[in-house]
Amino acid sequence: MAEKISLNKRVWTVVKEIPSGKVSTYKIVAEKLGTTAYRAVGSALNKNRCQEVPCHRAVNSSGKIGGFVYGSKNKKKLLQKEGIQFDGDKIYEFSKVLYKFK
DNA sequence: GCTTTGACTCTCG
DNA sequence: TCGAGAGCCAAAG
Repeated sequence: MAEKISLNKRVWTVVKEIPSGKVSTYKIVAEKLGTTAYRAVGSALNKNRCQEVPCHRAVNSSGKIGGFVYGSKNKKKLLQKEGIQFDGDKIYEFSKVLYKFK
């Protein structure tokens, strides 16, 4: 069926599929959407202000937070409460908490 | 309708 | 191994 919704809305759907204690990267999300616009994914979330989307579970491929509306520090603590471990400014065991949307 | 910006990624040095 | 620069796609102005 034809999805008339914008790409950003597709991002929410994918990001919202991420369970607690797991994270995903913009690249994977973009690939799941069938596009290579990695930047568009992040930008879409930012422009939508993460209304109902756990945008804090979306990080870059480096395992870093990048920048969020809540603040990188605040989110780091938030993710830690979710069960995500951090190594400095990066996610610890990133591959293990990486959700591939199977 | 065209131009600029952007929460990124990849390759080269 | 770490750092800097160029590139690609989409949305907003």
